[in-house]
This record gives sequence, structure tokens and C-alpha cells, in this order.
Amino acid sequence: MAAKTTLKDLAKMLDVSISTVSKALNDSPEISLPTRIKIKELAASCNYVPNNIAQSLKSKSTKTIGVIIPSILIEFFNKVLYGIEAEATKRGYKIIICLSNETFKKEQESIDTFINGSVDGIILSVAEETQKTNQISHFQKSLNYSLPMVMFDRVLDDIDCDKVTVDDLEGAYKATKFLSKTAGQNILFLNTLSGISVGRLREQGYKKAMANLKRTPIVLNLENYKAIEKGLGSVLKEQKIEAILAADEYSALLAMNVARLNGFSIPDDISVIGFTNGLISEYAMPSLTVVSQHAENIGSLAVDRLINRIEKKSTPDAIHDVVKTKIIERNSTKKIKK
Amino acid sequence: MAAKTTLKDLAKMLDVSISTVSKALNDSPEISLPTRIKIKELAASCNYVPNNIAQSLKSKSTKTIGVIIPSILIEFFNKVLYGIEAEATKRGYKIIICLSNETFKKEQESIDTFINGSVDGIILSVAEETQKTNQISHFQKSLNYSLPMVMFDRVLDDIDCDKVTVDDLEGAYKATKFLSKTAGQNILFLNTLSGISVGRLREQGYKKAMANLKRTPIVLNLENYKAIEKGLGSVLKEQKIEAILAADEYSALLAMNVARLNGFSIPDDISVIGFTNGLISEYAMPSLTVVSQHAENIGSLAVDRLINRIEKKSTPDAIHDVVKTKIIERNSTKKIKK
DNA sequence: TTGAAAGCGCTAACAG
DNA sequence: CTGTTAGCGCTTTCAA
Repeated sequence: MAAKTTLKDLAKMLDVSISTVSKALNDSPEISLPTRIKIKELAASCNYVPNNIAQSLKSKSTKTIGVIIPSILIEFFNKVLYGIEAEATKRGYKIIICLSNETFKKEQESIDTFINGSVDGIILSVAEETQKTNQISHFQKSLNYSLPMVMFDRVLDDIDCDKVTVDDLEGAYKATKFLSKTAGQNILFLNTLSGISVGRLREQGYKKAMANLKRTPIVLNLENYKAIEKGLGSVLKEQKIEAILAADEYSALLAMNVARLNGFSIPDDISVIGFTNGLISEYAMPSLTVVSQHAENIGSLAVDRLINRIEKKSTPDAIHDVVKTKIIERNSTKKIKK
Repeated sequence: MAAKTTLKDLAKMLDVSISTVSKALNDSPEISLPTRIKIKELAASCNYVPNNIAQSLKSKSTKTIGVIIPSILIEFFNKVLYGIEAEATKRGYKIIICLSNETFKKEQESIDTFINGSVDGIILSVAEETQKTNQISHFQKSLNYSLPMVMFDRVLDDIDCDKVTVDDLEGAYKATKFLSKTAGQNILFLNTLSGISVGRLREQGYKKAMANLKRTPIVLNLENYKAIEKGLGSVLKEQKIEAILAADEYSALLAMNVARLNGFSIPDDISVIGFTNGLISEYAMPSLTVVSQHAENIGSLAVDRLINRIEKKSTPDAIHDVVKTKIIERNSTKKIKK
């Protein structure tokens, strides 16, 4: 079974025209039932499969969605991807994935590979470098090519497209309030994401809550994980800290470890909350209380928005969905006092 | 900028033929330099991008690889994916990902979406259900369509295609030996993957090492994580266990937790080694000693094999690469005695 | 009810 | 050096 069977082959074998075969296989009422059956049987016995590429060229629709994520090693994105894949499959779309690895260059290249007609629309979360340097020309370009696009989680204000974000500000606000009620008001915010939109929003939410509590915020902007060990360690020695809110999951775990190394116990001396509800939080010891972002919902919502846009079911104006967060209580925080 | 610019458009604007434009843009020496430049300038100013679909139809090559993985929430697969993406990108290929979610049905559907010409080859790891029920017709089918295919990690003996697997047997053997030297010879094997090939191989390796040590193996086949808490807990109460080898990372962490709940300390009373080197092992407390499978290498190797096959650079016979494992020592095991 | 023909956007053999 | 033509596999209008 070397070359694939085509309509032409089938037509020749039955001595009918190509268009008859095409119509028959597509159940066109134009074709009489007997010939329709005959053609279908032959097609089946030849394992005929319509060539998707040719169909796409004709229909100008690929039924595939391009997805660009900054990293495949961050569980949040995988959960979103999971939601994207499930929803896309349900609606008859495939997904093609590119990784930007947080760089502008790869993000731009990915956009370029999508612009050439291989996808019907794009879902993406902006790379860290792009957000920091605020380079937006490549997005502008894909919009110019009238390729529908939806951004999730890490978005750019300057780009006018559908967006799905997390209510990070409110999430941090709620978490801070939660900590103040269960642990005390000496709450530190550990920000490993100050360069990107979500990090800034989380910081704002924290500060808002602290202002509300009439406390001065204590923010630690530490870019890499090694800096946390040093930076956080020395703060813990100097001031009384009763709770830590971390901008991501890994730094929350690290914070727990650093606190313990400094002789504090979790959650009795210090409570810890992290962002993102990943497996790692569940399996940590103690398990980590987190602000969950409903990653899967974000994925499916993004797909919904995009497909509506592709199929022209959306309003002309860009839609910005904001998904609420939820605190998932585990053992790194004290229980709420009744 | 509504409709995309095509060769036809450019040709009309300059009043030349379509093929001249095509050749000029492809830097054909057939076209004189001045016209070549003129055409290129126009193309650039019109933001011309060649239509990939049309090119694919013509060339019968899509420069994309289809990838089917059982789950995107298992870090091992993400690391492999990372390797796949990097290598594929390097070699000018895109990847399109389908998730089988461990089910035969979704795996079969994914194969079907790939068969219709949208990819040049397939890389996959077999779904758990498929391995358990040993259904192989869909793989046979894609092979019949002469779609190159390479299987990684979870493979099927009955399918004749290139394969990249981990030397799981040797990895478990090495780990068991390591434990016997550092912790003692009362070693338990916790198998959560007995239904799939890798789980069986790891068990064999463990048993081989135990036989070598002249000890009776203690194997705990526990399908789900909840069963571990009960099952492992009662064994720890009844017998003297000095070390635990777990078939995956999560059960290793759980084993640590269960051991501690039963009053044992890690690694002083019980040493623990898990399979797979994920972030979760690094961030655990204590950090977990693991058998690393070089996931990224597996990914890039699989891509290499596949592209060679696609581009007909391979020998006719199927190639089976076996990647060696490496023990990464952390704090859940005692140091080797000098 | 069936078929011929055009065309999606591109490439390439062949003519001029 | 440039253009004509055919064709990749499919859909679809229009004619028979």
C-alpha cells in the first residue's frame, strides 16, 4: 500500500468522474443511492482517506489552532493546555503547539509559522522577555493578517484582541486577608514575577490588602530561586514574619524550606500560601495552601472565544474575560478561626 | 489588509507572470537580478507570506511531526516534549500535539487525524489502556499508509517501527544495588505502573538485583495513590524495611510521607528512590534521589530517528535505541560509604 | 443523475 | 531571462 488512494484513483477504478466520487463520499443527494453505495464501498476497501491539506487549501480553513506558550515545564501552562486540547477536540479542532521559551525571538518565529495559513487562529500567553521589553510588532502583524488571536494569563494591554486573564489582584487580596485572619498581619510578599503582568497584579492585590489592614507592605522582589534562600533568610532573621504569600508555587515551597532552616515551623510559626494549584503543592510536606486559577477553565474559555471569533460569532469588540480565583486550603496555613 | 497577498496579486501588480514571481522569491538564478529585487521589494511591502498549505499540497511534505502523548500532566512527558520541540524546531519541523489521555479511543482518533496528510511522521508513547489491552490495529494502519512512526518509552513489541526506550531494567537494578549498599538489603519495590511496559521492566530490574543479593523481593502493586497509604503503611508496621524503590516520582513522595507518618525518618531509617527526575523531586523535603531517564534526550533522539526515516536516511530495519539511566543523588538516601 | 471545468496558491518542466 | 502550462487533491458551479 504505497501511494495513498485519491479521488482520482477511485474515479478511474469505477470509470466515473472525480466529482461524482467526491459528491458520493460527501453524501450529496445529487448522486443516486446505488452509485453512492458502490463508491463508498470501494473507498472503504481502498482505505481511502481524504487529503486534509487539499481540503484546507480549498476551504481556506485548517480546523487547527496555534498555541504559543512560554514554557512546557510550568505546570500552570500544562493545565491550560489540557483545557485547550479538550475543548478544541470537542469542537473538531486540532492544536499545534509552539514554545517561546520565554524569548521574544521564538515567539516571533512562532507567529511567523502561524501566519502562513497553517492555523485558523492563535491562542497565546506572552513570553517574559516580550512583556519586559514591550515589543508588540509581531502581534500587530498577525492581527493585520486578520488572524484571530486570544491571549491568556500574560496579556498585553496595547494589543486589541480577546483576552482571558485571572483575577490575580483579587486573588492576592483574598489570600492576604485570609492570612491576616489566620496567622497575623506581619505578611511578606515574595515576588518572583515582578517582570510580568501577573506578578505586578498579585503585588497590587497584596498591597491593597495591606493598606486595608493599615500595615506597611513587605515586598521581596527576588528574580531567581537562589536569591530567595539568601534574601528571605536574612529578612526572617531581622523581622517578625507570620505569613508569606508567594507569587508562584515553587517559591512558596522554597520559602517553606528556608523558614524551616531558620527554625520556624509551618504553619505554627509561619503560614505560607502560593499561587497556582499544581500537583507539587498537593504532594508537598506540609501540603501547600494555594490560590487556584482554574487553569483548565482558562484553556477551554480561550478556545471558546477563539472559535467564536474564527467562525464570526463574536461581537466586533474584543472580549476580556476575567476568571476568579479560589483559595484551596491545605496544611501550610492555620485553619480559619470560627 | 483583508485578504492575503498571493503570488497572483504580485504578478498582476508588476505585470509579470506568476512563475516569474515565484522563481524570483525563491532566488532562482533564472531571473535577472533587477527583476528579482523589484519583486522582492514589492513582496516585502505587501507583507507577502507564502501559503504553507499550498506549498504542502505541492511538495507532499508538511514539515510537521505529529506527537501523541498519554498525558500532559506527567512531567516526564513534558520534558520529552521539550526535547522534541527543540530538536524539531532546530530541524525546521513543527509539532502538532494530540493527547490520548491514556485511552485507546483518543489514541486511535489521533492517529486518524494524522493519517490524512497533515503530518510527515508520528512520535508517540502508547496509552495505558492500549498497552493493557494490546490493541494494535490503529498503529498497523498508520504503518500501512507508510507514515513513519517512532515510539518512545511505552512501546509495543508487536509493532515494527523505530523505538526509543529507557533502560528501565538496568535503572531499577542500579538503584536497588545502590540502596543495598547505602541503606541495607530490606528493600521494597512500590509499583504503581504494573500495567505498562516500563513498570514491568522496573520490577524485573529490581528482582534481578534482589536475586543477586539473595533476598526475596517484596513487591507492592498498588494501582492508585490512596491504596499506597493503606498498603504501604501496614507493611511498614509488619516488616523491617530499610529502603523503598518507587516506580514513579509521586508514589516516592507519598512513600516518604507514609513512612514519616509511621514514625520513620528519611533517610536515616528508610531510604527512598523514585523514578523520573522532575522538579517535584528537587523541591521535595527532603529532596528525592531519583533514577533520571534523560527525558529531553529521549525526545530529541526520537525526532532524529523520525526525521531520518522521513527523509529516507535510515536503514530499512527498525532501530531500537535504549537510553541509559542515571542515579541523581539527593537527600532521601544516605551517602555511599567510602 | 452525472460530468466537465475552474480554481484554491504554489512549483517546475518546458517553451519561447 | 520570462512565460505558458500542467498539476498537487479536493470542492463546487454549471452544463449536459
